[in-house]
Amino acid sequence: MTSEKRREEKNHPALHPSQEDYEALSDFRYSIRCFLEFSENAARNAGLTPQQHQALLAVRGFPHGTAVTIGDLAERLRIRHNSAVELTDRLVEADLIVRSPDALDNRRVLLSLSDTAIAILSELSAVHLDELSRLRPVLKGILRRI
Amino acid sequence: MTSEKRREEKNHPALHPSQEDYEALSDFRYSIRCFLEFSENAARNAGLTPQQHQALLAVRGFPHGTAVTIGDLAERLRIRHNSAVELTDRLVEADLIVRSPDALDNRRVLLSLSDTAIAILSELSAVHLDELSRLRPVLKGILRRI
DNA sequence: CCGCGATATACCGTGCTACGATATATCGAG
DNA sequence: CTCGATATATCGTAGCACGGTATATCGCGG
Repeated sequence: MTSEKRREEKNHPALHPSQEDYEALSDFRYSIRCFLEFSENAARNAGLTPQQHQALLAVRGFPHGTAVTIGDLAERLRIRHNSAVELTDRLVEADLIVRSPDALDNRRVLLSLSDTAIAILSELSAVHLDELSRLRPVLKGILRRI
Repeated sequence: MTSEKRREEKNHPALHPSQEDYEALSDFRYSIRCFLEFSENAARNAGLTPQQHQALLAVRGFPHGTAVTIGDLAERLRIRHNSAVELTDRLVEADLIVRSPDALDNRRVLLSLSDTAIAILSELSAVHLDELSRLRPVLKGILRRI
């Protein structure tokens, strides 16, 4: 029985976590860190900074046909608008992303991937899918303990 | 059928990811970011920097009775040894962690939580367990798509 | 029991990047 | 057409991890 279940059954919403709780939380973060570390290495091997990779994925991962603005990118990456602007600057500089003004709203700028970005992201995402199918059972096991 | 399964069945280890793959990968990272953002806010509300919180959890999350060294902390947080030293410096400065030399190996320094750290981490971890029981179904849904 | 490579921690200068504060442009309501 | 809201942009700052390097200690082989 997980201690989360114990708390639930005993109606103790937030008593002192048990040693197993701490270990589960710690293991959860450890798994995430390992995944992120893998991802950063993969990105750098592909010639991208980790942030650039995440931005490309965020743009590519929008529902098909949806226009992506700087604000959308910021929300998706959970960073401030100005940080997204700077990230976009670097992406344009690296010929990975194209800025195009939105004809319908001149305040906005629409982002789209360059051909090289599409190619790089394809390779990179394939590797990530492989890694995640390896990580998935681990993560599920940890989630059961929380 | 997930496209991972398709690849598996068709014996295509790493063809071009589909739109659903990109969306799943993007959603996965988004979930992680939201969790980390929640965690950072919770830590700051408790008067800790996010790194301090993670360090405390890493120490507390070691199997019970295990002595934790700077090197252990570094491995668990996936940072370099020297970064772990600096983090420990800040933790000692904030009276959250106690350094004690290892009598059996004078090269090593053993880390243990201060009483205030134990109290803060308890509160913080309870909140995290709550948040994770909310996040768990979301994460499981995303993992199914990968 | 001595020298040497390995291990563990510590120190210091650097750089990346997200941030806050602020500015500018554009939109839409009334 | 004015004003508040929204979207993007600019600039200076700071945190934190890092690489490089130094120092101390351990344990093994001779």
